[in-house]
Amino acid sequence: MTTTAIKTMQRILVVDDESSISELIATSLRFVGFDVRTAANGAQALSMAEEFKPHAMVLDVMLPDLDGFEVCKKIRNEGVATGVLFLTAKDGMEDKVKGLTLGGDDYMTKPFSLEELVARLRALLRRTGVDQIEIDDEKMRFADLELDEATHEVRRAGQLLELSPTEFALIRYLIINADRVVSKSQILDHVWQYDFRGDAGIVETYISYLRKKIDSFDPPLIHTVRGVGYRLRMPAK
Amino acid sequence: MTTTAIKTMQRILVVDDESSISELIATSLRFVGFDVRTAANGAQALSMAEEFKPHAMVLDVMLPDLDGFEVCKKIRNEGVATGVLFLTAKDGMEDKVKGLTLGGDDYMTKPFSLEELVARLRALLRRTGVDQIEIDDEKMRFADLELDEATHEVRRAGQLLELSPTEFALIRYLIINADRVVSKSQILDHVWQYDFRGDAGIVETYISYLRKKIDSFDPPLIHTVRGVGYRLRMPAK
DNA sequence: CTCCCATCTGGGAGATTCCTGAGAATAGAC
DNA sequence: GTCTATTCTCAGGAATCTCCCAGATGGGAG
Repeated sequence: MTTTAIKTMQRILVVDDESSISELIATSLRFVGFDVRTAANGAQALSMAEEFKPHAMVLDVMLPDLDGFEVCKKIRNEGVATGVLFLTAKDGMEDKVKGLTLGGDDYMTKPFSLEELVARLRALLRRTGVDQIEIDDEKMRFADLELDEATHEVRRAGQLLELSPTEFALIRYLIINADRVVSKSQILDHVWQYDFRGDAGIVETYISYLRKKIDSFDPPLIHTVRGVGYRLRMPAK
Repeated sequence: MTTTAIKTMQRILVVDDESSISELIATSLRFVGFDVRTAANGAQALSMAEEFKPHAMVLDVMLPDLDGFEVCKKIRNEGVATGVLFLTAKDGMEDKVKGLTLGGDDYMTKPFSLEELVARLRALLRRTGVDQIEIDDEKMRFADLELDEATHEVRRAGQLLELSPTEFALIRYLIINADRVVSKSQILDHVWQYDFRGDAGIVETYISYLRKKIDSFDPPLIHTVRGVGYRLRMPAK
């Protein structure tokens, strides 16, 4: 509802006809500091883009009127320089998107995890050079644990570790929240795909996997806070 | 019943169709200094929100007319910027609430303890930036006793203590009411889940646990006021 | 001082939470 | 298609926590 955005804030336009999805995305992005607008179809997206001039868009390829590619093309033709993160259902469409996202653009298949979306969007803004503020050039660190967003590599004490995608997303989330306790449901909400219907017990399993891979080293970093959640912390405290 | 709120007071709208629950919550919140209104269904909530413009809402997801999400969406569409703490029964509904913690909103499953509710609500107000007065972010202190809400750490004289969830909630309640005498029933009402049917003697047991852990240090801080309750206080008095 | 009663605390049963291995289901690579 | 990596469910067992009980302790009234 704020029409006057702080000028360092980056503007994101979210376009999806399912309002539950666009609201979910919008809320998440607002929370991590973006200035967000939403549109429910191609026509709305076009008029909105003209006045809003977004730095990036999250764009469903399936829209009731135009398709996402059309929207993207028209907006760029009108001179709005914007990166695009396409959203696509998990059907044949994928290949088509692949071909069309040659530039700095990117795409994700639904359903996705919200953490992943934020990470991709940040990477996209960085690539398209619209990103003015970012400091952390794709690397995170906690103690002797290193995580590289660009290469998806994780090292502990310099040693390269092989992590599966979910394991990577989980340790990333823990590092982002280093030192704070995060509950299993928080983890589930952020790391897993938004339509995951299973039990929070899955988190325990993945914590166990992570411990086997990254915490077989000297000082364990992943700590259980019984009845509350998990916490990444240095022991020598 | 106060229609003229002090303007620094934060306004909370509590929505639940069980009046026993909403009254319980309302009373507690008023006691800790919020300006509270209640509503018993979605329609009431909507009209109330419009004129009351709450800073935050405590919202049951199961309402007789609309569901909590609908209510939330409509209220936000009307331009009321408000954080939401959802209440949900301990059944399947939990999944539907997913994704909310990203947006700054939060949820709790019934039954909960009132202390927990207040703590969550404060954290929520802090996150959503509506909080104007709050003290130093997530730390409480009394004498050489420190309690960190974010890391769930408790220290006495700098030394880390291992507390169980209930012990943590109890010492938090004592610190909040530092220097004041609180009765065993007050403690029971605030720290234990509201459906606890047991005896107040359990409080004695937990006070004993706490003493063993945090009061084995020099000046004991937890004092018994015989016939009345307990009190956290400095001895040099 | 003695008795009464509130409080303290150790013990222990039962419940809860967490960890982990095993294996089914699924996705992805070739 | 097969093969492999990954995701997810489930269940047993271990660790921890909650709660109750009952005997010990100690304060205050008389």
